[in-house]
Order: sequence, then structure tokens, then C-alpha cells
Amino acid sequence: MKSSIAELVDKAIAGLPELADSPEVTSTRTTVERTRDPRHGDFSTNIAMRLAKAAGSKPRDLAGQIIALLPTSDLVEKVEIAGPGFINFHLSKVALQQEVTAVLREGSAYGRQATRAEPRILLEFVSANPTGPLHVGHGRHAAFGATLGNLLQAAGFFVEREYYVNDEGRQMDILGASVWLRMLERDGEVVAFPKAGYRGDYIKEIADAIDGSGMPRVEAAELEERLPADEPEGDKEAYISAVIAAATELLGAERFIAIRRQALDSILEDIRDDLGEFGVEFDRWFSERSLSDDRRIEEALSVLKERQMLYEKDGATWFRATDYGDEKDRVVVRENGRTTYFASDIAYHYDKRKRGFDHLLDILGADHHGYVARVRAGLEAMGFAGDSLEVELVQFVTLYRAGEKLAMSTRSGEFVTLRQLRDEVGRDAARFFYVMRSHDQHLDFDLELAKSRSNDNPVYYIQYAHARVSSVFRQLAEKELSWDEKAGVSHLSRLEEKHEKSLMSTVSRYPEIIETAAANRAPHHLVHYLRDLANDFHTYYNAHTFIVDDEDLRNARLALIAATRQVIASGLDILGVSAPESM
RNA sequence: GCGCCCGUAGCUCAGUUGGAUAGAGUACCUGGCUUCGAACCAGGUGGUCGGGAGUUCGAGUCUCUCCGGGCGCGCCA
Repeated sequence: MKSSIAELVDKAIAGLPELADSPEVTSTRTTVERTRDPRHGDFSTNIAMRLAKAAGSKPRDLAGQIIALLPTSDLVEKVEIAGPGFINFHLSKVALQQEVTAVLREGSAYGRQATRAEPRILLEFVSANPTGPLHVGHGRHAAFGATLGNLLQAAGFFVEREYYVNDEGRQMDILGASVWLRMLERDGEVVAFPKAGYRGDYIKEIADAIDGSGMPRVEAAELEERLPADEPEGDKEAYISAVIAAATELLGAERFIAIRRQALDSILEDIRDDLGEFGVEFDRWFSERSLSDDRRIEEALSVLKERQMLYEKDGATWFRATDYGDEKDRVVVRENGRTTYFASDIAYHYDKRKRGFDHLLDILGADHHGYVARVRAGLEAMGFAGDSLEVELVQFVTLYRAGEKLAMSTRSGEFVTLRQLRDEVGRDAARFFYVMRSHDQHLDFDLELAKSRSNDNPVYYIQYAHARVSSVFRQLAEKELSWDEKAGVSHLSRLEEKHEKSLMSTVSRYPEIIETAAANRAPHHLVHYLRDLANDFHTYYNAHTFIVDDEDLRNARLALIAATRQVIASGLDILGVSAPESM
């Protein structure tokens, strides 16, 4: 509906000779917006103020000229000039009725935008290191990414979701070493557990599941003589490196790799299940190791080399990131000959582009912000536009229980995993609370509020509106009445109460919300909208009875609440929250 | 020290990319169920938008500068 109004304005402006060749007109998009105050009508534009200078007249005068040139439309009942030069549009009743009709006709397709050929978006999110279960911070990434993906698709974009699995590098060795030490313990050996190791209980479970019968028996003494004397005072990184070296030597490289792989598979399966139960699905789990297996890191580096973007210094190979605005140049091949994580990431993003995605959207933790410039530099150095990489940084989550901040260290053992959170508050509340706030804002997650089955809880407020509509239709059946949708649609003109106008107006905003929430990467806009919609419905519910004796009016009112229910269901679906028939 | 994010009602947060008298929830106060579900609704109290300066018809929003908080500045991943 917004675009229809904008078209009217554009046509009027095209008819103004003063502005015929003005560059201002082409650079100034028609800015039609919903009004905040109903007294200002339904839509408003400030275009007269923006073009006044170019037209050589006063804003209010120009507004008058524009209004005189507006094509007639049955959507608009009244147009007026207000304040310093706003043009306010009051929608006709017909305009709102058409929108209700459209919701009923289109069903779950209502609000979805036409498919766009480009850009093709690759949405990467979560990508947590597979060294342990997901924690509550990852939960925010999962909920935000999944919802954003749904929103982008609803807005017509082609989107694929991808999880980048860091299944290579030192952390995998540390994981393997941690599991191995737990295996030795299982077999009765007494060994000190390194500070840098992964010490969660899940490591013991993985160790217990590994069949060690085909492996050489290792005694604690054999291990100890290969380790630095005393860890507490020493370097914990050096210590764990010694454990890894000892494992490789005593066990044999193949067996250590097998342990590593089994640990990885086990953890990855857990993550996959966890996310699946959270309603978060990926199109592809992309293995970091596959980049080196397929020599794609070498390929990416050779592209950089051809473009004179690499140089040698101190025995290492450096990338000229500063040429593209990064703070310093970055190492891609270490002195020891191994490529860096950054080299993998350049290759990964290069690969994404080569797979035909022209917009790379990464959801990363706020602690990664220093990282954006260098990856972008890498893309630019390989000949791609830097802004084809978009990074949305998600801020941290703090859990509260009854006003008390919860410690979230892995050691405390207190409530840290996503699974525990889901078990405690449920999927709906978790999905909802995670995207309720803007992602660039720290999130205080209140467990008591999320769990409460009371009017405090905004999830239930919205779901209740949906259930209430369903309840009305059940009541209708109990009274042995039925809803005649056709009759309802043809008698929408009977809806003349202010609550009805307000509800229809809010329903009609849904397509605009989808578009702006997607464009702004702001799922929380949808959350706020759904709250508004539920509020309008509850108000209407309390003010008027729907199942009235007047058949035409009854059918019309039921048409309106059926449309409301449809939009709530569509919105909740995008959020990954269920829309219950009763609760 | 340098860079990024943030500061709005007692608390938790919106604020449509610069618009009209800054809004919700919560807390607190008042009122509404014999009637489609009270997990609801109606009304009220509550603000120097961290401070200051600037840009312009107009600034919570943009620029500069202070104050305060979070995060990052590896041949780790």
C-alpha cells in the first residue's frame, strides 16, 4: 500500500515543470512513511520540504502544487498540508478493506515480496568451534541468524544458510589430547589435566565411548617423562603442546587423528541436534579442512600472489592488508610453513564468491569486529567489491535469574548451554527473547520472565491473541453457526468502529514491516509489530462482541479477526515461534 | 594509546536511516469478568534522550569534543 501512495507522489512530481531537470528529484527518493500520530493521517511525505529549494518555492506552496497534480485514487480519502510542509494522506475505507481481503486471499503468502534475482545471499551464522556444546551466546546467534534468513526470504531474496566448521588447527589437537587424557583416566591412570585442555564432562563421555582395545597401553609415567615438570608455574600452551606431541608419539599419528575425528563427529552431531531442536537448519555445513584438502587455500594465495599482494618477511608470508585500509599487514603463511586461520578465511570467502553468491552476510560475535577489515581487504585484493561482505556483529548475552546475574564461566557448571536454556524456558520463549532486542545491543536474558506463564511474558501475549481468535471460531461452531468468508469480505464496509479501523490499519502494515525488518537486519521490528498487532486485537476483543446476531456484521468481523490470525501466524513462523490454537 | 559498539522513564528497551507534542513493556496507583478465554482491557504517575558545542526550516538520530560502560588490537582459532 505504501508503494501505491509513493507512486501517486512520483507522478505528481513528474508533472512539475520547475523540477523537470532537477538532479534533486532523482537523488531524492520519494519518502512516504507511516505516520506516528493518527491525526496526521495514515501516510505522510516530507518531499515538499526536501524539494522546496530546487523548485524555488516555499515548502507549503510546493506541497499545494504537488497535491493539485496527484492522480485520483480510490485508496485515498483525503490529502492535506500540515506543519512546515508535510503532505498527509488519509486512506479510504476501501483501501483498508482491500488489504483484509488480500490477507484472506493470499493466506501465508501475504506480506511476502516478489522473488528478486539478485543479490544471491550467503548467510553464515553460529559457526561455533566444534570443541564443546553450544552455550547461551551461540543461542542468540542461532536465533538471530535463522530469523534473519526467514525474513530475507520473505522479502524475496535468495538465501542459503551455512555453518563454517572449524575442524582443523590447534584446537582440534587440544580436543584430541583432552579426550585422550580422559581415556587414560578411564583406564586407571592418574594424570594431571592441563589448564588449556577442555575439561567439560562431555569430554569424558566421548572418551568413554571410544574403544581403546586396539591401542597401545600407555602408563602415566610414560606420559609424564615427556611433559614439562610443573604446569602451574609454566606456560600452559607449551604444556598442552607437549601433551599433543606425546599422544602422537605414544599412540601413533593415525590413532591420535582417529580420536580427534571421533571427538569432532560426536560434538558436531550434538550441535546439529541441538540446533535442529531449536528450529535452526542449515543448507550446508562447510568444513574448514576441506579447504586445505582441496588445495583451495593454495589457490586463493596464488591469486593474491599474482596480484602482487604477498611478500616475505621474517620467514613468513604476509598479505598487504594495509593497502585496503586494514591497520596492519597480516601473516598468511607462518615461519613454520603452516597457513594461518586468516588464510583459510580468505580462501573460504573467495570460495563463497566463486560459488555464485554476490552478497556474503556473516553473523559474528562482537569480539570479531577487528576481523572485518582484514577479510574485506582480502576480498578486495582478489578483485571483489569490499562491500559484498557484510558483517553483522551480535552483542553478548547476560543471563539473569530473579534479578541476579548468572556467572557463565564454563567452570562454574552453572547453566551455560543452549540445551539447558531450552529445557528451562522452552523453544518459543527462547527464540522470541533472543530476537526481541536489537542485535547490536547487549542482551539481558531474564530466565524468570521468559518462563513466566503470565501477562508479563510478551510471547504469551502474542500467542494468546492467536489462540483467542481460534477460540472464537470454536465458540461459533458450538453455537452451530458458521463463518461465511465470501459474505464477510463483501460486507467489510460494515466495519466502522475505530477499533476496527485501527486493527485493519495495523494488519495492512505487515508487508512494510517484512521489507524494512529485512532491509535493516532487524528481526526485533517484527517482534514489536506483532506486539502492536496483538494489542490492537485484544483491545478490539474487549470492546466488541464478534459473534453478533446481525449476520453480515458477524461475517465481516470474523473476516477481520481471521485475517489478524493469519498475519500473527505468518509473523510467528518467521520468528520460529509456534502459533497455538489454544493454550 | 588506537579502533569498533553503546549511553533514552525507577528497571528492560523501541524510536521507520533528519520530521510534527520522544514511545512501549515492567513497576506503582485507579477502574472493568452472569456475556466470544481476565494469559485480557481502559485510565493515571513517571524524561535536562550522559554533558557541551556545531550543521539547518527541523537533531534522540549527523559532525566535533569531553564523561561513563563493553569489546578488540597474535606467525591463536
